[in-house]
Amino acid sequence: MDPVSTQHVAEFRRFNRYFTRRIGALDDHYLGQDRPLGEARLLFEIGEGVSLRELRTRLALDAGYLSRMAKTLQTQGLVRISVHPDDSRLRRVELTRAGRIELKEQNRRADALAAGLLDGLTTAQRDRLTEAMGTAQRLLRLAAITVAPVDGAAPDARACLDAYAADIDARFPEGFDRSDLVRPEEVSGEAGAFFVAYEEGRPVGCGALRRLEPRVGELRHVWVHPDARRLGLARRLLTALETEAAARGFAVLRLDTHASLTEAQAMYRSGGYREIPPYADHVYGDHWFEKRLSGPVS
Amino acid sequence: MDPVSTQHVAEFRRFNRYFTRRIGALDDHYLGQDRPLGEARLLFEIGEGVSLRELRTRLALDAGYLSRMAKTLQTQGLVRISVHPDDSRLRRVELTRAGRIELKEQNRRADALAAGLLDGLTTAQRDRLTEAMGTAQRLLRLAAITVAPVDGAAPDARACLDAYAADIDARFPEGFDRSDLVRPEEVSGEAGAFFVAYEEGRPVGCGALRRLEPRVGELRHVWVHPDARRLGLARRLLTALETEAAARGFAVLRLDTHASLTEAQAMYRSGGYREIPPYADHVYGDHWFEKRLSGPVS
DNA sequence: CCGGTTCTTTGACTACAGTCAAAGATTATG
DNA sequence: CATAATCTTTGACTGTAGTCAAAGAACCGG
Repeated sequence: MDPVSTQHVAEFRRFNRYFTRRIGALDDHYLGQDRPLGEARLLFEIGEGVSLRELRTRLALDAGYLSRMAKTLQTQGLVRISVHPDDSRLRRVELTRAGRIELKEQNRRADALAAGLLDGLTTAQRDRLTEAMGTAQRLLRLAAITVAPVDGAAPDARACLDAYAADIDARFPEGFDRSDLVRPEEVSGEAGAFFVAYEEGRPVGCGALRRLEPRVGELRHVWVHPDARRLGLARRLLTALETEAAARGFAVLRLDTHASLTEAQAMYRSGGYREIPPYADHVYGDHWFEKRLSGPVS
Repeated sequence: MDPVSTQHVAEFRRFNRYFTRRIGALDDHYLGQDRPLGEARLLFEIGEGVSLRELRTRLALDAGYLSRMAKTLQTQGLVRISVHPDDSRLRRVELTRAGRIELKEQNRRADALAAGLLDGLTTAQRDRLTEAMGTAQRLLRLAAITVAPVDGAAPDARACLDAYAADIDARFPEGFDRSDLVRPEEVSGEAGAFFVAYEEGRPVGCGALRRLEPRVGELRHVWVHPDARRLGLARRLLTALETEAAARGFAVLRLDTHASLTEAQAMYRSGGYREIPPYADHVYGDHWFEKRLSGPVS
């Protein structure tokens, strides 16, 4: 990766300062005007019932601290705390009717605040602002995502493949049979590799590389979680897989894809892959691609 | 102004949440790792010597709170506090050598943090992010600026005209004579109007409207502070002036401008003004424009 | 069913952020 | 030149955020 230029850093920090101090601070102040900010945030995060444990990990809070805040909300009649049905060690916390009303009021105020800020702009300017914010957020999310090799049998790898299979199954008219998935040993150790993309600790994408013939590798199951699409993550996964393939001495990479996945095909084409005749008879592929690698990078 | 659509509000809040929690929080945590966040911020704001009073108003801090923080920084040897030369009630605070070193280190760390965040992106993506952030910041600043009518003799109005005169004087080869400025009574009450644009309480632009003939008004001294340019503020001022003119029953607006101000001319043209022969012999104008208003808005 | 682990609660803290009011020093103003 | 206004300092607070450790209850694996 290229070193980050000082211009980019300066611009980033300028925006960061401006936004955090001016808008973010305002927001926090607004949110926390009736009750402590921590409690207000908690109210936000309790959707329709979560365990304290999940809140604790999601918000990275101290167990004692969280316990007390939850109790405060309970005595205020905003949440109901009960023993979790599946595991009596856990506590399940959910909004009461009063809590839902309170949350709605909080949202209304936050909306009004946002609307007040946007009020001075014309519709065209609001459109531009929305687009710029969307672009910035997508790129910031992408920047925060890491791609790491994991063992093909690792839980994260299996979780991704499960999600992939379910996704494809729902999308293809003919459905998807899990027997077509790579087996762990095909993508572990000498045989191949498996990459998982993580956003804030959660797997949001994957890609597999396996040996097809000597010096010929195959890419499989390049997949991105629906929440993480349109960020440019697939391309990042592709780059990681190609770098790995080059390091392993593969001269050629092949892959197959399905006619219905038009974005995927466009990505492969723009990534230097060209369509070739079928090289194998996977059940679900109907387009085949190949790319010649330029050799391992020293 | 149009009502703000729920899409715009939702998108704004989504970005706000993401950015404040993810990036802003990180930044604060980083900045405040050695000393309290308040003190770290203070160190940032003390450039080359300011008065406590200025810090107090700029950061909106309690006087006692600020006094104590400053003293803490002083005992740590980071700042020097002395009686202000002009006014012995005031305290002048400035960085010591150690303070400057500390600040530099703080900046280095913040830069490293930003660079770390941008590291996962390609140069093209960083460019796009920078541009999106710049656009968003400009629009947010514009949204936060208010335009208000003030008396032509008000201090803010005079301050703007002074800045305008100095600006023009530096830009025109022939200089600028202050006698060409409108007199307060020409733009007050029945005679005319004067608008000032405020960003966070500070005047950053102005524009004057005065009566030239019955039903014919003239726009003068439409000016934007250099720090607030390229935000679209001039257009906002123009709109405010035109609305005011229409309300006062003017059917035609005229103005003159200088050949060297090409952006200004482009703005007037795109705003519906067309070039006309000289209607008066102001010393400094050499292009004349006119716009026919559509009448007062009910 | 025993030992280790997980989850929550409680007690006991610490530090930071921020407010309010009184008082002293200095400057501006009628 | 007396009085009001301004600025800073100090004392005395409050509330929020957050940490750490101990202990009890429930679960899990062998």
